[in-house]
Amino acid sequence: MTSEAGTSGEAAEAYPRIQRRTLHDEVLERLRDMIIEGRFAPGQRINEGLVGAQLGVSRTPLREAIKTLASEGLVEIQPAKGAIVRKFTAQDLLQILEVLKALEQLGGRTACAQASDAAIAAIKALHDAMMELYRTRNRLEYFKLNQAIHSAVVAASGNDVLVEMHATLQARIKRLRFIGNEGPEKWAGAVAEHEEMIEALTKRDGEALAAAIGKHMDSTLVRVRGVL
Amino acid sequence: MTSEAGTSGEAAEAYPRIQRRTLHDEVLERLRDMIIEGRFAPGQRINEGLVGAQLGVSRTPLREAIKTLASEGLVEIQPAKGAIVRKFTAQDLLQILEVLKALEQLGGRTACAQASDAAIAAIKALHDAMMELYRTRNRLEYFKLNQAIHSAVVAASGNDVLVEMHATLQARIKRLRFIGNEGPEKWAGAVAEHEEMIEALTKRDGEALAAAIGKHMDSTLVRVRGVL
DNA sequence: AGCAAGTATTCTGTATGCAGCATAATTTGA
DNA sequence: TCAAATTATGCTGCATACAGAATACTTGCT
Repeated sequence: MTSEAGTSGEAAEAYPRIQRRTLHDEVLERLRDMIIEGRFAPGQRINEGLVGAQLGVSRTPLREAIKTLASEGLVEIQPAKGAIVRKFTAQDLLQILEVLKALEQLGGRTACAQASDAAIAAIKALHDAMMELYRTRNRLEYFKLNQAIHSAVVAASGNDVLVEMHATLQARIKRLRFIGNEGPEKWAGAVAEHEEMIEALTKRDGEALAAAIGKHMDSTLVRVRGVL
Repeated sequence: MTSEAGTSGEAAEAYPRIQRRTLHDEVLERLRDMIIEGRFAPGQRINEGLVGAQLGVSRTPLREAIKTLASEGLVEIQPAKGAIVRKFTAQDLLQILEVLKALEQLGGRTACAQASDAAIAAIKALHDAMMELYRTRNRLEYFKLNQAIHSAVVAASGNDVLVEMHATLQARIKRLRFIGNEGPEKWAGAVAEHEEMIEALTKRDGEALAAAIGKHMDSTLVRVRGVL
């Protein structure tokens, strides 16, 4: 119908921004961030009354948000006992990274084939900025940009479903990954793998990118495994 | 009362599975089935009061279930307007099948490498039963078993996260797939592809299975595309 | 003192009530 | 007759209230 297909995935910006955010949405985002940031310890129970008062909302939207978090796999609901922040075992981590690897490889291959030059250049820019943060040892910002790059590669595929699945899984282990890159040699290793990924992407070599992503995810598993 | 302090840390596995189901869960399942079966037409609005009365539950658990369905991608929530059953465009379908392909390929590869002989034999049994249903042209039962086989292959990988993601995506297009196999030649094609998959699986040839799954999913796209 | 049983409290699960927004219907003006 | 504005209705979003279950605590008994 409309020919808005300049860069794939830009359709959302064309729409008049929906400003009506429901409380449920607001709470959901806040809670998710709090869990990822570790303000709720894994295994900890979420007291509806308490958290609701803390956020200044009633229990209703809070409960709805918790149900959504459960469906995302960040919390676990035990009937008549409440919700607890999900604890991840080493096996969970392995399984998540396995799927994440497959998703990112698909994203990478598709991005090499279909992404615009501008999109790839933007990712390269992110990478360069990240390398600068690595030189200055700004670990938190580095990590954020790192995540952003992974997401950007997947987003460059133009596959919204893929983006959604990837985001869901990434959220589950975001915290672990952050902790996992502690130690200079681990960090250096991760950086080297990223270099390889970006090189493959700029060459639009899908197979090479998939291979690099695979290596990176396998290494991530090794790096992160210790924190469990 | 219980002596759970024996093995510290492993307590989670020792718990007997609590089967108590909340109303929210019950409603969620019913609603999901209703949408997949097409009892709610795509684009149709879900009237909380009406559906609640229909199911015999109050609006509260119903609302929570709807939020979960939204997070699964089966419905869309428009603030202050309610929830509508999601409509899938041809592009959505393409994207979903793309991801589904990657997931099933991963599942297939892993299953070839790790599944027990018994698990593979069980899948083969499912396949044989399905072939019998094909001969007798029992389309509905054939379809159910077809879905079950796909799920079983993924499940045989032993990766729970993969199973979960796969189930979520499969639910979104289950209905389309059912309609898509109409017409004898399409059906025959799908059957042939399944034969190929099972053969690769019994040989534990991961690459062959992945290739067969890829072909099957690509064909599925072609078969289903017409119904949109 | 230690254990068990009963009680009390706290929290979840569900229902109901109220306010605001969106849409539909109706009326009035040109 | 048609269009625009205003009213009216119905539904969603949120909060509060109530019932049942689970846990913590207290008290009595061995």
